Amino acid sequence: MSVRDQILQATLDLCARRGIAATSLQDIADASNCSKANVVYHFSHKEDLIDEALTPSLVATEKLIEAATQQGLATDSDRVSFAQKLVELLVNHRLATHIVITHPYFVDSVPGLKKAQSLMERLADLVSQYSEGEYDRLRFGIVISGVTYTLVSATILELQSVPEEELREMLTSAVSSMVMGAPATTEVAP
Amino acid sequence: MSVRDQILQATLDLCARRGIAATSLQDIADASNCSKANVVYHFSHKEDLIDEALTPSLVATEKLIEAATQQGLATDSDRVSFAQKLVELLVNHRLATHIVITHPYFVDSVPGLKKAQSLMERLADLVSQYSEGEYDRLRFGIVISGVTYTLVSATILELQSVPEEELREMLTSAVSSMVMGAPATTEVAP
DNA sequence: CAAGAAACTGACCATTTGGTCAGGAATGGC
DNA sequence: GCCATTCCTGACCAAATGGTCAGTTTCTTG
Repeated sequence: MSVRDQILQATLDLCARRGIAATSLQDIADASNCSKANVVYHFSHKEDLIDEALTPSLVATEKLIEAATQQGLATDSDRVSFAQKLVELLVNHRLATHIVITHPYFVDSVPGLKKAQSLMERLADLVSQYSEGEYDRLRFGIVISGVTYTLVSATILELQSVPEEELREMLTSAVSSMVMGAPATTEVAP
Repeated sequence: MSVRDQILQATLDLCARRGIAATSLQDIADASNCSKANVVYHFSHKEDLIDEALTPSLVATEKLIEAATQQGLATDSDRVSFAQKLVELLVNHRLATHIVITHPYFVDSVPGLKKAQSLMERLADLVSQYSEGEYDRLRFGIVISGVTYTLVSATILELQSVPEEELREMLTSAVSSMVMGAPATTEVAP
């Protein structure tokens, strides 16, 4: 792995764990076995560095939206397929997604963060368009952020009690049942 | 409201929005209409300030755990009651909970953060004890962090499309169906 | 091999950070 | 009135931050 890629990886890892503000260029440099000046050489500003680190996740999210838009979410099999792709996205880009969701404070200085937020909105729109209004949109928001957090905390806290493949299956099942097959107007007796 | 309380409130608000590291004593002082030195006068260290700001939420969480431990979660009505109390806790202490969940990096310097994390674990234990192992524990984690994030982002982004009371009901319903009435959970251990 | 380009570094800089300190206003009990 | 305690402040400090720069090493290619 090139030094450049090491820097990008360290950025994702550290920023997801501690947040953007708590991660200094020096921290990133140390984790990449190079000097701070070299980090600045490759990415002239901290914001540029973070922006580039987030890019792959944004591209993948755009792809998912495009696919889901074309295919629709009308049938059960469409929905299951969507849930699988969504979990895959979250698994593959868990660190980036975590940054986007829980550390949005730098939205004004990091363009990628702004774009990521609008993509998440489009995703939510897509789902709620095929479901029953505000309640399902709410459920979607809960599940997306919840799944992401769960994935990342499992990674960060190294809770490997469940093997990755099984985790993926459990998440797919959870997302399917929570988001898609939601009993839309479940009444709860007080 | 006393200056002291204003400082505590500003701390919760700013730290939930931006994270602990991105919130400076100067920011807190500005939001509290006093000098930075005065913030340090009331709470001699930044960690002490955050610790004290988190305390009410920890007390409430302990109460919930105690009540749920005594009452159990065997019957449907127990569970609905638990879900309601849980949502109430998250609604009332949304900022503190959000800090605990998404900005855990300062766990070593802020004792309250450490305690909060162990409380969350006890909550998850409690729920999974009455349900079927890892899968339900996973669902619980997803829902807790997801609900918290949703609540806070609604507050922070000022998405007041849904009135607070209705939001509370929707959340209670969502938590009930997602955590308790999970499809995978067919049997209930007493 | 030579020469230019790319990768990399330590020394340095302005700004901001958490925190100290000496002292100035309020406040309340006598 | 007085005085002690509490509340509050501006000026200041060492450390860390993002970033610059001049110069060195390493790679590439004719």
